[in-house]
Amino acid sequence: MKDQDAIKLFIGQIPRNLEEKDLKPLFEQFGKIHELTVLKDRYTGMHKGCAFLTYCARESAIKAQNALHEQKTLPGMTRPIQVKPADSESRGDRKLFVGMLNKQQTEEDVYRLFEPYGVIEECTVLRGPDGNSKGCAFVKFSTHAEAQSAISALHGSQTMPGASSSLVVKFADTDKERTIRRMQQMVGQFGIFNPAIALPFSTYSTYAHLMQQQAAIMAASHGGYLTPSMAFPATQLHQMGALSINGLPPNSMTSVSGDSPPANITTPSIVTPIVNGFTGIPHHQPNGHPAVETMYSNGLPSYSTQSPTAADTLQQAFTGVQQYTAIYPAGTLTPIGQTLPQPSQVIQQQQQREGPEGCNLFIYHLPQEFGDNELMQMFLPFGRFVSFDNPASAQAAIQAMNGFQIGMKRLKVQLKRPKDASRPY
DNA sequence: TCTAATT
Repeated sequence: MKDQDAIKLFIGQIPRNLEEKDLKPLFEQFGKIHELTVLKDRYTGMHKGCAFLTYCARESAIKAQNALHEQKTLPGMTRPIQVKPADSESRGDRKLFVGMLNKQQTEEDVYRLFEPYGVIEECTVLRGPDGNSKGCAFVKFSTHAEAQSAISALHGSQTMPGASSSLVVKFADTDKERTIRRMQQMVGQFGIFNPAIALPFSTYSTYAHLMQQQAAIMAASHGGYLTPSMAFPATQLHQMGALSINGLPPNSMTSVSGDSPPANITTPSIVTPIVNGFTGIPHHQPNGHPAVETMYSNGLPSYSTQSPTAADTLQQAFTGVQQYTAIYPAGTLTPIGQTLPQPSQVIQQQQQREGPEGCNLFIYHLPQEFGDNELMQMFLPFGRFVSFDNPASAQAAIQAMNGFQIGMKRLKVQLKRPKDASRPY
């Protein structure tokens, strides 16, 4: 049916409205397709904007890559289509991250720098939306050994004019590391979070949980800062993890989203323990109990290996929050209804649109797709919608939500100006 | 200073 040495291709930059049947004609011109699969989110079924493609003939894959990779931009996309061997086809780590470049250095400059150490398959300077270099690049060699030799020769070897320290050459982050990086960014936005979000909930209720926890934290801390001493000990994390996984199979993801979280998960925690568990950094409790990382890997013998681990689910949850905030259009969030307040509360909120002075917020830079429901989801934990019944709640909401990043934007949350205040324009 | 996505 297919060649023994067939190449599985990764297809990127596909508009999210195109399914297999829509993509088939584009790829069929290079040969008979063995398999074409659009990647979907495990839980939400959401199109991930990429696909895997295997031709029956190895030659077809090569032809398709040569003809299409970066050669054509599909409607609605801002970057050209990607057609290249999937990660699963590649042998080992051979992609380098290059940091501390001069912002004037181009792909060609970087290529020349690395050329002596092997065959370069890919060389990209990272650029911001404005096209300016971020002072770093990715360089992919054909083998791990070549990449390693470039590290040995170039890392720290020189300081580029204008760079603040010597050249950095190292293997690029793995996917796991990238996920952790993103998680840490989110932690920066939330300040704090609770491992209970590792529950295999839908992304919507995960989001709501994050918000509820934030509210609990605000209440618990009276607006002050939490210290690391408030984090859970690893043993307690272990209990929580076990409870989460055993109590809530992945396919029940929306069944509990309308409930209040169990009391013990509203206790604040910081992210560090779970991140360590994630990366497999060993921790051992003096009492000999298994530490955090164990619960993800082998602490739960009854948990099927085909089901996601807590670590996977956590990763999923973060991805989901980002996807949710980035692209979900208003009106498509069916499960969100389960976490919305009861109708009577909504009416109450509608009746009391504005609170006393000092209790009303004005929110700038809200994404287009954020309707009242989404807005309410975000601010409900802090009080009655955007108007609060006390200034402390309003301040708490500002503290927590000002600067919160949604997609490309950051919210600006301020006290609404009193009606009679003088306007600058 | 770690891309945009990798079953």
